[in-house]
Amino acid sequence: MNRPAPDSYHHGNLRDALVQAALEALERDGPAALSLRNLARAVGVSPTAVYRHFANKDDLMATIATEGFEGLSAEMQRRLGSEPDADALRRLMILGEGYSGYAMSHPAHYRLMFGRRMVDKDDYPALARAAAHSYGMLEQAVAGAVDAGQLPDVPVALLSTMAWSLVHGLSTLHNDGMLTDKQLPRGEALGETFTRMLALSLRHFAPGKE
Amino acid sequence: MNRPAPDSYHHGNLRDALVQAALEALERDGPAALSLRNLARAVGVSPTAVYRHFANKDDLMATIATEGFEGLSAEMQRRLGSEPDADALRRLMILGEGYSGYAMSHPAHYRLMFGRRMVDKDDYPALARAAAHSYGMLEQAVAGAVDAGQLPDVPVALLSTMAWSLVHGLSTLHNDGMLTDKQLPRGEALGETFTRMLALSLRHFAPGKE
DNA sequence: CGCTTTATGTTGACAGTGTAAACATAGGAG
DNA sequence: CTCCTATGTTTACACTGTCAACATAAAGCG
Repeated sequence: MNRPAPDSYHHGNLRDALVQAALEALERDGPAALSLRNLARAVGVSPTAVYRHFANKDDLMATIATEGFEGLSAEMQRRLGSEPDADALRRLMILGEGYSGYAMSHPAHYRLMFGRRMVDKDDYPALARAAAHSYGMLEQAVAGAVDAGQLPDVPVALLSTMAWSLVHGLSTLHNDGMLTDKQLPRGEALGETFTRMLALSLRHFAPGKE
Repeated sequence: MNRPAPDSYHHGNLRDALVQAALEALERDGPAALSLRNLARAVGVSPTAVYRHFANKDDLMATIATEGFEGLSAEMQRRLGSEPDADALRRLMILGEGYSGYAMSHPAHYRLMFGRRMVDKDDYPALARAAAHSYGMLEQAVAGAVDAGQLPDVPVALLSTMAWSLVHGLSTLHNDGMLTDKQLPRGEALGETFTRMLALSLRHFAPGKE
């Protein structure tokens, strides 16, 4: 499969070609280049051919977003694999670094993953699954650290949400140019710094009655 | 000033009317209703009249975004004023609650404030100022808590960024529907919970060499 | 007062967008 | 070989942001 199919009436695998063209256009020319007509032109097909493979533009964008979450999960998994002897807390830090590293390396894609059109994810179960999987990796690492006694015994969902909010907020603020140099101590290694802050602070966290 | 000017050729104060119409349309019909033509129609003026008061659509959006940051700062200030005897750490928590409370009460507006078009804020100094002011309130509260010995003596810019990332990430994740009920323990009071977590954890934070 | 300049709105147009309806083509099933 | 069905195309529509040229009213100035 995946033949180029040079000039035939039927493209062969338009769907994949469109997705890949979209990803390339996103990296190269930014989100403004993500118009159906532009993508169709890039693939060499008429504008409305897209509708044979996607219900509408949102559907295509959801596919792109899904691929983004899968890439995010893959990047985190990759980093975990490169340090197999890490203990539970270290694994959480690795995930935080991987998360923010991916998000900051693909700002346009990451923005799209949380775009306005994706809010109602009920329409795109694959997207919801991919997003849940990424979050699940964080949650699992948090749970592992709790089990290992490296994090306080607090509801895992709450701890995970805190961790997620931290890396997500940091990534988006960075991508939006809201952070000055003073707030970005070591450039690329910012994620590491922040994750360490999170881990260290969480380690001493105690759920006060008051 | 500010006369209605019912049917005269000149509107009177089109600029303010457009901004207010945009804010109402945003609350009522969501961001899709924010087209120049739609706003012009709502105000009862021809589409291109907008260009006598705004360079282009981004310019108008930047004004809306600026107003958003001003509202955000005002809300935080309001809550601070309602509890004048709060100590430094409590003040930080109040700000966190106010921030996330405002962001979650105005999801479309808050999204616009960090929208794609606003990334290059150099073109909109008023927007940059308003955003910096909101962040400044957080930073000042963090600095106060550090001075009072309620937070560890760590670079204020870093602590503030952590606090900002937390409330920003939490707000956007919530607004994007990424948080389930398990992660939203007390609905509206979520900001409080989270801010307490931040404060408690920060209180025990220690910057490790390691 | 009358005239002119300037600020403000309007008309008309253009390129670009997402999308629907009707039609065309080709590859596979019977 | 024939028909069906998946896949693309053509045409069209409503909508968008924006520009150039024109119209109007208000303000400034003699």
